[in-house]
Amino acid sequence: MEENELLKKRKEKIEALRAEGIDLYPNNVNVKNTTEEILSRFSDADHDQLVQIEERFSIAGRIMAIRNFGKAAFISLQDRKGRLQGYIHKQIVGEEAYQLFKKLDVGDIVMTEGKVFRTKTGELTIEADRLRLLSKAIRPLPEKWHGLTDIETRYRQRHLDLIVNPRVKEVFQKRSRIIQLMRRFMEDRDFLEVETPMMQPRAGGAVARPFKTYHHALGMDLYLRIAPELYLKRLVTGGMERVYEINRNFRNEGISSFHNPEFTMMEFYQAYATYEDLMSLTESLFTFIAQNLLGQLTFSYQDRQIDLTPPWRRVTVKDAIIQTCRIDPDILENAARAIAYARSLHLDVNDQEPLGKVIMAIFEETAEAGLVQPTFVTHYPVEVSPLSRRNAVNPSLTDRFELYICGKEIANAFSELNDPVDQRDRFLMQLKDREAGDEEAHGMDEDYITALEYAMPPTAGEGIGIDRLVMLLTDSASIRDVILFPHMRIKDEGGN
RNA sequence: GGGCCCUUAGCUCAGCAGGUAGAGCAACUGACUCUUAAUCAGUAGGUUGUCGGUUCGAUCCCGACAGGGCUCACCA
Repeated sequence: MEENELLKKRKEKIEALRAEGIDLYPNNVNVKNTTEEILSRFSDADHDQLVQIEERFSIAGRIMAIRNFGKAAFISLQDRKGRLQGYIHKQIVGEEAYQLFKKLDVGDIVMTEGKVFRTKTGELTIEADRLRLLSKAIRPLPEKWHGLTDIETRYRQRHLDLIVNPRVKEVFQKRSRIIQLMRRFMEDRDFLEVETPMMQPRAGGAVARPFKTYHHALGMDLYLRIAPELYLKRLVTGGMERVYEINRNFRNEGISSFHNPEFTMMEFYQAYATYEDLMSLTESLFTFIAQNLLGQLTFSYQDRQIDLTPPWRRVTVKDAIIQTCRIDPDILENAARAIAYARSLHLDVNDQEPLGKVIMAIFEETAEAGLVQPTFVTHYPVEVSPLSRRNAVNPSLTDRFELYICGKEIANAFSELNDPVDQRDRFLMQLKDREAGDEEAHGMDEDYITALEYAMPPTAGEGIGIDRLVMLLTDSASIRDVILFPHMRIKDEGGN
């Protein structure tokens, strides 16, 4: 990176401090308090009450602002909990510390110790009788008023974004809380958290293009997983009747405001349950999270009011289309008529397209965007559900649902196909799709079928897109706002 | 990958029928003992994303490239 005047001056300043024998990066720090502790403890105390308090406090954090008056100054100190004002007075902190203070910059990390008081304007303030430099900043922070708004810099230098934009930290605190609540919910229902391979010899369990890598010692190709599904179901077969995994999936697809190449899913399996049981479980899980996170079941997402109060609407794929398009239901029962209708919507479908795929294309084009309030869409066609159990009444459909909120798919669940013979047929169907040019069709997985041949209990499983759920609950417009380090192209010329 | 748009000082932004750039904050010097976007006086800071073209002359017009945003496609 080029040396601009700003950096040059700052480095000179730092060398001067070093020359004075000041340790710019000490590590023996004993911080007793946080800004939040002090602020909440004395929120109601007035000036006279604070004068009585002899106790000294210590906080450490980053200097976010300095307001200097010659012999005294105010600093704004930011720690992980928030900000507290510090008062640095020459006579109180001492000559030596005050000389050091005059050489500090916004962005430096310091520790202050002292009593608390209230200023004339009523702000709770720590009156430093000690001040230590803990870490010296060489680069200046972005501007204090407008902050850092350049989206590219915010994602590429997330540390800066976090320092300057408090809302960003709140989003990631909420994300952590949501995942914590999920774990508690699953634990309460006796689910066991497990970890299954991220690198797999076959990328199965979903329909997507995988990332490929190579293992030198084994001399074999490996794929980053697109889903943990087949491994988790092996565990259910093994007697782990309730398992869940919260981890990353990798899909080599386009990037958008709702898609990141690596994204986080909670996937779970419950033996002796059906997809209908999972609908109730999902309602309970989401209301549990919302209640604990927001204190209520309603929230607004990008100016739309969402209400999570159960029961949520349940509608079949076909009914969702029929209600949206007001068409003759028979159109969706006949491949030729369905294809003709799809083409009238300007959808690109070929003459050999199976009915189920045509129906899904129509659904996605017409009904999906209108599913704003939480909705379970059920009865997906068997052609697009290679791992789902067939519906007992109509075997061309599956016992499957996807959860939609704000027109986006948030979860996907089904009663699992545990008949190894049918599973083999489904894989063979997928292989035909692959031969027909569908690169994302599911591959044959003999090991998985062998596992099923040992008998997997009747089971239902579900995957929940955690990034998208966090987006909803934090009102974030882009998935990049809920992923700390979203994927970006590398920039050739170093630095910013 | 396609379409549209964006890239000017550390940050946030101006600018110009084409005549090589301004402000605020940050920085630097000085003043100041209750400020909170502190204030006041002064100083300095730019290969206008990169490369090429047109032109006497390009930050501005044209092209390519790079990075980013929105969007469509693929997908969750």
